[in-house]
Amino acid sequence: MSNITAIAKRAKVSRTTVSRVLNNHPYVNTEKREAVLKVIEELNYVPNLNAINLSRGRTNVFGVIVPKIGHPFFSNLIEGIGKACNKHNYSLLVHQSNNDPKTELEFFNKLKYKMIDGLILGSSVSPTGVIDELSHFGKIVSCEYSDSSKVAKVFVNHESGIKMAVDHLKDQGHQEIGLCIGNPKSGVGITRKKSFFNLQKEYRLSWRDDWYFDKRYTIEDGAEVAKTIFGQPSRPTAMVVGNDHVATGMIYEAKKQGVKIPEELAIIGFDNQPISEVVELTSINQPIIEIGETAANLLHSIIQNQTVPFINTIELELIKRKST
Amino acid sequence: MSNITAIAKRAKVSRTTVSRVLNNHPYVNTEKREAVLKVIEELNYVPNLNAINLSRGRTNVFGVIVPKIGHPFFSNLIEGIGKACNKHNYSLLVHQSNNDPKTELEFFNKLKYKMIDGLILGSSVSPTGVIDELSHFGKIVSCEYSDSSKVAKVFVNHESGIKMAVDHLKDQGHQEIGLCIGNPKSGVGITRKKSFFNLQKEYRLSWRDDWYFDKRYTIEDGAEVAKTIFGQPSRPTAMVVGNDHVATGMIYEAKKQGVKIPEELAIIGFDNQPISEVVELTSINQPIIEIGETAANLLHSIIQNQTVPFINTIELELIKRKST
DNA sequence: ATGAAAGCGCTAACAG
DNA sequence: CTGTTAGCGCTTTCAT
Repeated sequence: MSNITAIAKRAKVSRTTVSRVLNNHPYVNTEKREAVLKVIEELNYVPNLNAINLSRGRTNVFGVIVPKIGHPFFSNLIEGIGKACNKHNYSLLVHQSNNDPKTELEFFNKLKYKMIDGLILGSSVSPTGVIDELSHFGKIVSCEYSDSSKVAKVFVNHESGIKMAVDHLKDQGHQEIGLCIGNPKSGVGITRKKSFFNLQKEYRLSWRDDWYFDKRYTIEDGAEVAKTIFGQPSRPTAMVVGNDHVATGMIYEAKKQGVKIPEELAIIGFDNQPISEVVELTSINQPIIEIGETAANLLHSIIQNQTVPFINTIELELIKRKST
Repeated sequence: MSNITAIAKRAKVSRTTVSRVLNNHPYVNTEKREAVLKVIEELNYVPNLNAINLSRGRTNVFGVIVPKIGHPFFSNLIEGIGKACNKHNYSLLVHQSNNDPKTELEFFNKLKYKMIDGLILGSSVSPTGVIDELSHFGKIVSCEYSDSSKVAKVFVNHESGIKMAVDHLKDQGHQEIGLCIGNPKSGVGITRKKSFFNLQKEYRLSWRDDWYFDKRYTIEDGAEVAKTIFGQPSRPTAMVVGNDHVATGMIYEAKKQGVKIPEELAIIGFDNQPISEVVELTSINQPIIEIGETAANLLHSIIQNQTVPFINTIELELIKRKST
């Protein structure tokens, strides 16, 4: 395990010079540079990043925290972040929290303890106070809405997503539109719910309380929702569904029962997952990879002290298929 | 930015003692311990992991390299790895290579340069020689077959997967079975192809060259394959398809053309992706998360110098649905 | 139980 | 262009 000192001795130069060669500094005599390079070769020298990091006071590593890596949203987000990290020569430390605050705090320490230069919140369950305090230790970018004024943000405009969906259905003549979402207490859930009901009032759409469903996440959940709807005396003519899998389940149940889509029930999903293509589901696409890339680029810029927009929204797009 | 020296001074003890308190060593007088803890509190002390890593000569970080994080296989693999890392108090550095050898080498340096204590190869395109040489710098676990004898391995038995599929179809009375795979030159592709044709001979099944397809990856590819098959004068009664998406495309094309599944064509896919549930596709499930967990646990054990099996295979399972 | 001292391996301000 | 010197912050013998 040769180090810079051994190189210096053998090449008969100072450690500084070796360091300069290593870091491609200018102002090094060609002869010395070559002598150093030769010794480096001979001794199979490899640098020690921990020493470099300690000395420089930074690591060129970003961290990202998500509830679950295997979730399509988050894996695509991380893919985007990773792409941007590669571009900027940063490494990426990934942590999954399972939405457990304790596990989150542990990871936050990586920022405090200087193991990462910046942090991206894929999704966090920690209170604003915790995030605010953490921001003293390094730059933070959030990929979801956050009350903290200390973190930069990149997220999709969920309000506009709902509007896009409702407008599309309204344009097709629907007046009786139901809503089905996932976790009603998450940031996204709250926003979607609020936006939906605001629009519903604004457009003076019909409404019945049994047109609303939440905590639905899976294909099976969707099938069950559809069953419930079809069993009701008065059903909506269209449904806005916060998740393509749930929407898919609904389509399948409809087919099973011979209910025609979209004639008897129009369905619009969210996220434009691969599955939506298969079942020809109209869906609101979030360019997730782009969000990740933007987040990492933003973090990088902030760390370089560049002036950049602190809050960034990414626009959604409607992918029209046969379910509407 | 207070450090251990400041703590020591203020608490009127040596830096050693502070270090002992920090690391929960025994043999520290209770009074001194409390004095130190008090000062730590007062000064808002936070440890510096780079210094610790440098001093200890390790980082408690594992690295994993994959071609693309967003790919369902790899995101689930990483989820499993992350789960095990959390358990062992390791962090996880994730790198995506896009199957580019140069990018891979860059990441491999993280092991050489002591930034990570061990490396998991989700998938690698580097030649055996490179991996062998890299193994001098740290422990490596591969999640795919590898010629290198220096790396521990955890992977699914693709041979048994094909056997499972063919046996299932044979049990259902099929004698005319076609094959459709992805990249025929990848490790998985080679193995699947070989296993299939071995079995086909062993079981004396019928065969026609136009029952074979490769380089098919998407739903559209599947639809096209189905079209080709249905246009043939003599078609197989069953197809083994290396990918659920492709199989799904086939099912859709069949439905479109009114070809009955499984009566006129039985189809069996691989990976048991969410989509297979929707289209009721029989599929061979790989417990991917488990592979990831096993890989990380293995790496951890190896680093602890525990004696563990060097090559581990994970068993597949057949998920029977209506397409067979 | 405690502390002095010697690292870990590299960077960077400064002087020349 | 080059070297001296002083860190970066923590761990770990070793002696007491």
